[in-house]
Amino acid sequence: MESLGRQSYSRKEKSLGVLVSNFLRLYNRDDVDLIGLDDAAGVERRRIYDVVNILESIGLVARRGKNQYSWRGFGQVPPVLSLLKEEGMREKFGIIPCVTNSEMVLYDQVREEPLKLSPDDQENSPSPKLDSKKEKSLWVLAQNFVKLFLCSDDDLITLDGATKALLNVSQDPMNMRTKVRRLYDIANVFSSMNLIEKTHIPETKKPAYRWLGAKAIAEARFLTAPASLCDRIEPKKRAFGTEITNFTTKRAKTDCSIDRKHYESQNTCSVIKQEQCDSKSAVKRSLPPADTSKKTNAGKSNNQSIDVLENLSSAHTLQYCNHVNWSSRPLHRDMEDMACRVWSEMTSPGRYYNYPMGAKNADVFSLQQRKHLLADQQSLIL
DNA sequence: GAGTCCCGCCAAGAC
DNA sequence: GTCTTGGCGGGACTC
Repeated sequence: MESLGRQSYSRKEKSLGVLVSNFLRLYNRDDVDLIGLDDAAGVERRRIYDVVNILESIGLVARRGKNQYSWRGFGQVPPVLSLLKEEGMREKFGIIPCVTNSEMVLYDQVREEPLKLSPDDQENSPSPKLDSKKEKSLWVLAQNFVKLFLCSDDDLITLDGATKALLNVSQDPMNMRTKVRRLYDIANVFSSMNLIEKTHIPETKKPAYRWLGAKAIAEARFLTAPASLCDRIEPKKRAFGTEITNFTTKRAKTDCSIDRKHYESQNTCSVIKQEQCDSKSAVKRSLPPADTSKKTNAGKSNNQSIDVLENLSSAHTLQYCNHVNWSSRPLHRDMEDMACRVWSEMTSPGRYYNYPMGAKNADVFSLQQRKHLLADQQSLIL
């Protein structure tokens, strides 16, 4: 029996990636609320802890108590990514946004303890040993890994690079090795969710990962009865608009070209280029006033916005510049940024520091300009 | 041989 | 004391 088992055994069958796929197949449904780890543990239980920790880091599940997690769904991922990006930018560039109570509530919903302890908090912490453990946790490491993608202009990130970025250079090689192992775990989970994809650095052929983000979320939500799921798990968004009665995901997907044309006719503030257009001609993005009454409507279609963004992003490439610098990035990255910002603004009006990509200092933007840009972004999503 | 990552030990915390 | 959780690193497996 043992030799037979050994013959048919394959490591890949027990990989974290396969486990996550099974996990999502089992729970990515609109009728799932509670997840019992005992039920989920079709494989070795230790691995379940790895999976839920990583999924929890992006808000897909939330711990309710011993052996119990709640399924939050892919609808909760964009706002969590928004918060992670915000925190990552703050750490990277020293931008200090004002975090509202509602956002802290969101943090608390995602995790019962805060994302990361500030130095002051650490000083006052009752248990330095516990803090040290938290800092090393897969959950924190996964969040920091995501931040690297969200806050980097590089399209590809190697695990080596990520390890160095997430660790002090002074740390010993053994520690590095351990951390790389964990990053492999995290990368495998995110890969199996299509949140990232594995590829290679063209020049060096070294393995690297590319962030897919909104695309994976849109697909995951679209494939799993998004309307009812979103209604249940995103009550906050409802507060900013009335009931959606004339907007479906299907319509959003098929009508995106119409939406785009409508947008282009209504707004001169951003221009979307079609692929067949001359890709070398950059389009300058300016900031005229837009119809701010659309802000309320943006709240209505928030649930569908990701799908719309995905369609737009897969169909178009955007080149633009702002008054700070010129840049060129895949459109889906811009769309993702916009979705995150709009979501933030809708949940906490006025608090988000909207500024063009590439601007490293929020001060270059006046409040009025930010309002215009926000209206611009919301119009584009609509 | 380097890269990848499964496996399970065992410490810490929860109950 | 038992159970749950999860950091950690050995070493098997893959390329």
